Amino acid sequence: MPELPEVETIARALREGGRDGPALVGRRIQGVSLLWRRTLAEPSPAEFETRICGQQITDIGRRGKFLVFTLDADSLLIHLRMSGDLLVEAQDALIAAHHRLLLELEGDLRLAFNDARKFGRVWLVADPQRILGGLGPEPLDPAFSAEALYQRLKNTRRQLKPLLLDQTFIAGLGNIYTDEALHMAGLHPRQAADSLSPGQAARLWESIRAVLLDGIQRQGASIDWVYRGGDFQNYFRVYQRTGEPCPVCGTPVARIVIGQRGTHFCPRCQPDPKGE
DNA sequence: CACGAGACCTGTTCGC
DNA sequence: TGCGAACAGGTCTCGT
Repeated sequence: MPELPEVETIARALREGGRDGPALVGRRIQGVSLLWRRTLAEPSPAEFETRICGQQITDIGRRGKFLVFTLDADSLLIHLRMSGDLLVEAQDALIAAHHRLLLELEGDLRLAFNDARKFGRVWLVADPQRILGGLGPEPLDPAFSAEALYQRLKNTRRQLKPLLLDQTFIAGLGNIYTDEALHMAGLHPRQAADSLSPGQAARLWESIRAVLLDGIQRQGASIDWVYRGGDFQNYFRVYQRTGEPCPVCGTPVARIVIGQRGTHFCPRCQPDPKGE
């Protein structure tokens, strides 16, 4: 479900309050309820409970698509994968379908991890870098320049679409924002990374940032029954718009499959450099 | 090294 | 109406 803009929106809401609840920073974790074993990646359920109880939430942030809860002694990392969501509830609220992990907090609050497809994962670790260390650069980090992207693109011949989805290449992009960024940049999803000119790389860099900032500003995209959030889905250029006119040239949006992921693009604005 | 397929899961939508 | 297939915002592992 969530990509960088959705995770950022959730992190901000939990850190600063607003949306569906008050700020969680400063609150102590009082209790734990693990409803689906595999949701907890590490440590063991027993150690998780004894170790997290009593720790205070010092900060809440994001790295790539991971939510990062900084606690007194440890870091709680949460990856929502396809269908995960976080909800702040009263401690006596009914336990909704698909709740997988509950954290009881000071102030009669409960942080619920809801995840229909059970792909989401939670880690409690002393050193978050052990889990996050392999991630690529943050696309919105000022240190990530167009030149830096160009240099990374030159290192590989991989197709742009799967490359941008690779979290070790760049962190935070998923299927929606990758398709949107490639369309904005006028690049075919199968184009080889090392074939981009410096100008094309700069345009891709700008497009990635523009699409992500737009998504954050609209508080993410809400599709189907998952994630009740922003309204970026109303502004998709190509994603899930197969057959509808390209907003730039009117050509029907095409859908192909690359790396088992549905891929949407405009055949005219994003011509295949190799023909066909 | 780069790519495709299969797993992991549940729910919704679409075609017949 | 019913039923199976296809599809879904992610990532890991294995085989070629």
